[in-house]
Amino acid sequence: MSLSDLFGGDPVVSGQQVRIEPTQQRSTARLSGLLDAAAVVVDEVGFDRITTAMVAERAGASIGTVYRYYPDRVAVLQALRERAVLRFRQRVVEQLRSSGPENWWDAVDCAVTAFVDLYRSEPGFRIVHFADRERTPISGSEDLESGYFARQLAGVLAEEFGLHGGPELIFRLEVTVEMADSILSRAFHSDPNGDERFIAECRRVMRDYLVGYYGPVAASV
Amino acid sequence: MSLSDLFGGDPVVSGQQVRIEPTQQRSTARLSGLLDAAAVVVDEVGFDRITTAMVAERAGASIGTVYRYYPDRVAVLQALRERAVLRFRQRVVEQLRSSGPENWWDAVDCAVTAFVDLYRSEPGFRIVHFADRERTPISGSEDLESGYFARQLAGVLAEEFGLHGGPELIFRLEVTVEMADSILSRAFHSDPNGDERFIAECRRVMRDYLVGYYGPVAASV
DNA sequence: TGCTCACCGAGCGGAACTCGATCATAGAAG
DNA sequence: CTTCTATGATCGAGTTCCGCTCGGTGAGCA
Repeated sequence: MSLSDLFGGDPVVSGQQVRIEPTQQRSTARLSGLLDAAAVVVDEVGFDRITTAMVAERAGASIGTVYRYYPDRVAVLQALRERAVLRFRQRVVEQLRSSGPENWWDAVDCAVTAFVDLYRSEPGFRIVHFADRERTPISGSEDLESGYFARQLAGVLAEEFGLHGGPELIFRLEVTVEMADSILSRAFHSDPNGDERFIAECRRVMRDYLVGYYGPVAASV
Repeated sequence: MSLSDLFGGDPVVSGQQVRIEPTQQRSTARLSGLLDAAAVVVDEVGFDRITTAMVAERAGASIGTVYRYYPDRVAVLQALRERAVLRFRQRVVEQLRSSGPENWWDAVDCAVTAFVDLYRSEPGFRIVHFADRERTPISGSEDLESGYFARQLAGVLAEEFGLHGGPELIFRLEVTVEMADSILSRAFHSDPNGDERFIAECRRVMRDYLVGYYGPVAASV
């Protein structure tokens, strides 16, 4: 099981999201263009105020085009979120590859770095929190929930760094993900560049929490 | 500075929220009735699907009455959230009074208990997370942010249990609040009664985090 | 030269929100 | 204790705006 298998993956999610899978080239550009526009608009006016007309206009498309690809307004937001989550996972893989972690903490740290980087650079990235809390009965695919990422990460930590896997590890990673998500969000709440104090504290909290269960970082290589 | 001064307080928040402060008796009943209705409807259909017409009908009021008090749809949700936060603070005070904490951890634990209890019993309480993440430019009052509660709690812990106060304590409590909020929300994500495993882990995380800075619980009495 | 995919945007239905008419209440006046 | 009345409170039809549809038009592929 390689890293790319774990995190990269294909956009499995699109199954329920997009009405019509684009066949021609220009349409795929439209599709991403719509999401780009949505990302910018979300940053400007927020979740509640965003309208499909705004997205269409910003993307240089007509309102009908939006609905050709997405069944409704929230589907656009969900697709944007899916793309953000996907990019996050891809970024984690890049980060792992480029930094070459020597122990499990380095690997976890890569995820934090990826998250912070994307929060800073990717428009609309804060959407990753949207609909987290919302009750989503038919949420289509399940690889958007924090549990999915926790499971994937558990696989890496167990196989690559010898952490004892199983449901315990998954559970603790899910707790870790929730903590990190909230503290990092807080870091960006008022500071668009991310309050370093919260970011640093987030790393510390995660590390201490996991060390409590899996021992010092050095010993687990 | 008494506990009730710290947490009880008056609904300072209403200043920007309500269009017209009710003067007659029946109107205050209407106001809370509207929020009661909104709470139930939120639990039933979620944030996105809730309509002002639903709230009005459930409250036995006309649509015009809703807009007499609230400028728009989201204002109703915000007001509901304000009330939930207020009730949480009041519940914390009750909890502190009835349980008589002997050390700082007992006091913190009271807050967790209050939160969990309300999540279980109070309709629409999960709204406390709504608009947390949302950019709220003119969010009216600031005693809804986690920082406010952290400051209040810091006051109690410093004065009552001798913890060293100041910005450090406030910062750590804010981190603690964010962590607890996210983990507890996760506990109620799929289990309406709250997954005890996450709740217990939340307590452990908070305790370990604070103990790391302020020493063992017993020693700090 | 068709044939299908992609796109457009006027139009429809419904939800958010307004506003003048109507009812209820508090408190003054007798 | 009863009017009386000013004003708060309520109502709900109507207006505006937004989510979404659908038939018609243009662009790419064979």
